[in-house]
Amino acid sequence: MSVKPAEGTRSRDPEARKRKLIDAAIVSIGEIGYNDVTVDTISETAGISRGLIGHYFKGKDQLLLEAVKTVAAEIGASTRKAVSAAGEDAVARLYATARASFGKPAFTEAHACVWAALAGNAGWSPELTQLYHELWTGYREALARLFERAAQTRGIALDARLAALTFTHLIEGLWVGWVADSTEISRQRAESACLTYLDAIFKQP
Amino acid sequence: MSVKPAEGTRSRDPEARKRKLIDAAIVSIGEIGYNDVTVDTISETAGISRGLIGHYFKGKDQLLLEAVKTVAAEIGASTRKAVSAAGEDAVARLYATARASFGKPAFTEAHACVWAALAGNAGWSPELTQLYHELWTGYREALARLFERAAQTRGIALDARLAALTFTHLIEGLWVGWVADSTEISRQRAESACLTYLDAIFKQP
Amino acid sequence: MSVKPAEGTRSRDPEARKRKLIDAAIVSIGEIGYNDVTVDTISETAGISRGLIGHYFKGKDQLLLEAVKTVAAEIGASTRKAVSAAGEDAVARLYATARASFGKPAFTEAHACVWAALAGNAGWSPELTQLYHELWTGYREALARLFERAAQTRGIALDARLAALTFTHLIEGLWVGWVADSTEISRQRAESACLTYLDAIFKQP
Amino acid sequence: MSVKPAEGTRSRDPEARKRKLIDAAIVSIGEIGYNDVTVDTISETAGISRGLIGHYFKGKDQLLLEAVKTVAAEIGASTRKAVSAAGEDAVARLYATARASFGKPAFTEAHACVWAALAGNAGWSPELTQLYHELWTGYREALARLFERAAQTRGIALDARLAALTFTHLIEGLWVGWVADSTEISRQRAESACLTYLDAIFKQP
DNA sequence: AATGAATGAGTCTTCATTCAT
DNA sequence: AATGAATGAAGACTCATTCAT
Repeated sequence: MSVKPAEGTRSRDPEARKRKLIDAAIVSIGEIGYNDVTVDTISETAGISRGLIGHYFKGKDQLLLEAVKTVAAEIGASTRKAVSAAGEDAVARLYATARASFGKPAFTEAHACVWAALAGNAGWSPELTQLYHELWTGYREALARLFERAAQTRGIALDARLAALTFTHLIEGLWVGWVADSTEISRQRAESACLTYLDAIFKQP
Repeated sequence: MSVKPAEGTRSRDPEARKRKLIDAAIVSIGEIGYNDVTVDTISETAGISRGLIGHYFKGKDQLLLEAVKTVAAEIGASTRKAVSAAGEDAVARLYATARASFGKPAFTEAHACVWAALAGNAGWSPELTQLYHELWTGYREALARLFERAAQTRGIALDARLAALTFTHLIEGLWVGWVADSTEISRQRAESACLTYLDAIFKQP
Repeated sequence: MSVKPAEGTRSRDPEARKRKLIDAAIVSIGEIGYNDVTVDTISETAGISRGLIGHYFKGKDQLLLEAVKTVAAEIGASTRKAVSAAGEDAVARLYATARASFGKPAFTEAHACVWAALAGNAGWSPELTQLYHELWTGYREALARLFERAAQTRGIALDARLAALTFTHLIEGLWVGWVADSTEISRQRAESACLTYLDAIFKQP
Repeated sequence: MSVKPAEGTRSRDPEARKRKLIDAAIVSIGEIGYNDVTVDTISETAGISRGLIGHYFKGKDQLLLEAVKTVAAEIGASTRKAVSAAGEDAVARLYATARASFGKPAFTEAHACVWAALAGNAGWSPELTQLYHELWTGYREALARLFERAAQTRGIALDARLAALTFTHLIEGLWVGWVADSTEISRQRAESACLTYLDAIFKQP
């Protein structure tokens, strides 16, 4: 009772506490699904009492939204990092994006699950719709610029915006498919699918 | 009270009544989402009393499953029809598939919504997982054969199974994206995205 | 299990069921107070399951409102009846009103409790405020007309509307006082207080 | 941080802090009602942290009780003051009582609200019942003595205790009515009602 | 066969109180 | 002494299912 490091610590760090709840929400979404998550599940997973959720968030819905936002931010950050590491060549950057979209360890199963949950529920929730829209829109525009540059570099005729749309939803379809049925799609296969799409465009003789 | 010939609802045909409930379920899923559908919503939409659902189905879950199966069957049927009409050429068939996947009137918004609901929930429901698996697996194999034949015809080197996987999940990603945020993706754009994917593979100079 | 008359009857009469819930609400308000009543209390008192309250009423609040309305209607009815029986003389009718306001069996303790609950909560609930206003307004106007006629009959100068206001709130004050502290105020004393008020006005030598 | 002379809130005077909490409770009762007051409401209104309520009072209930007592004491004090100023004549003192019962500035709306809250809840709370009883009893006895003397002075036959009971509950009924529906009863009308009651008794020709 | 009344389990939220700092 | 984070009990509501008619 004296040397106990955590447990009962009544962490004085509100941000750490919030983060713990968000992490628990992410894990819970991955394990039992966005729609079956309960505040009890989350609080038990977090090792935090039920009532504290109301302390830090407006309610269960807001917590879940924060969880999704957090996941999206992490996906974005890890992808950007990988893209930066690929250098300046636009095609190289696109390949790096494809690899990062399914690459360990930055991109976890939990990430895919939460995204699938977002995609699968956005159609019926204004908040999720907006979030989904904002997230993809920014990403898509960045990709469109990459495709544009890549096409110019390689001297290929290309509708860059359409290519970006195709690319993003191919990624999304693979994420969703992976979450829905992991026997058919693996991290490896998904990456291959994405890469062959780029191959089809850029590896023309 | 006894000679009433046809009150419309008082259908004596159990199958017609089941179908009415299934249709109501499909509509309800499209309108308020798979997870927010209630038996009351469905029975009101169908104009059938709440309690009757228990007579025809084991419960709400089974009704929803039937609804998803029905939608999948309709999608499959309309797609097959379009493909048959495209003649024998494998490439033509693939293009027909792409067009049918987003083509009116066979492919309705309700269809996309239900599929998005299936994809977005399959990860956390054994029944949906299995259904999802069966549906895609058969479809994917047929597409793989088409890609195989198409590659041979055109003299292209191609991992047919990977192409089929890519193709199906591009379609799925576009469906899901369309349902999640219809401001960005339209029927037209989705179709274009799909077609340009095929273009990238087959329209090489 | 076969001759049981009620209990498990699953009464097919919705109105009777609603009334049973309203009665239970009235009793519960009397016993544990308007603000401490729970849906469990009411449903247990009524011998009806918790969930049925949502079936018949929009929620707990509406049920309580209905209970208050019912009590008000009963008070009004029994008072009107007593007044009618007093004949045509306005003064006699006023005395009858005073007596009816505290007279058994029409006017029960539960009635007083519910009214006290209404009066004590109306200030902070729009719904109760409006109900309270409507109830007293009609009653006060009728009394004002009586005071008017009585003053004319007896040749007394009187602000009839002020007298009606005084009279109604004297009654209310006595009800509230009786509910709040029954050791000091009895049905008998309350009636006497009301009657001496009328005496002071009309029994002038 | 140490020499800060008077930050306003950082009052080192426990009594001042208790008083601040009590005042906040009074205000809160007036604004949102006795039963809807929360410790958060009070502490925010007082500008004092939530947890401190437990330091100064046994709990929320005791704080509310103190608030009611404080209000009662203030009402008593201001009334006694007004009565004293009315001289020795018993009738004059009664009229002064009536006026003081609705007179600015001593008698505020918050006072009426708290009293209405007391009256409307006393029936279901032993603590409030007792407080209510003690408060009215002493007051009623003083009034009874006044009525007694007034009757003797004016040579009127009068049940002084009954008159006092009538008087007190007329006042209470007007308070409660004012709080419950201020559109019908104003300070002015309430006072008039009280005064005409005294008129009816004492202004006999 | 068909209805909708009835049930009760499950969930979110509110809130008074406690307690580590 | 003072704070506000943390807890958990309690209550209202929703809803799938059951069942008497």
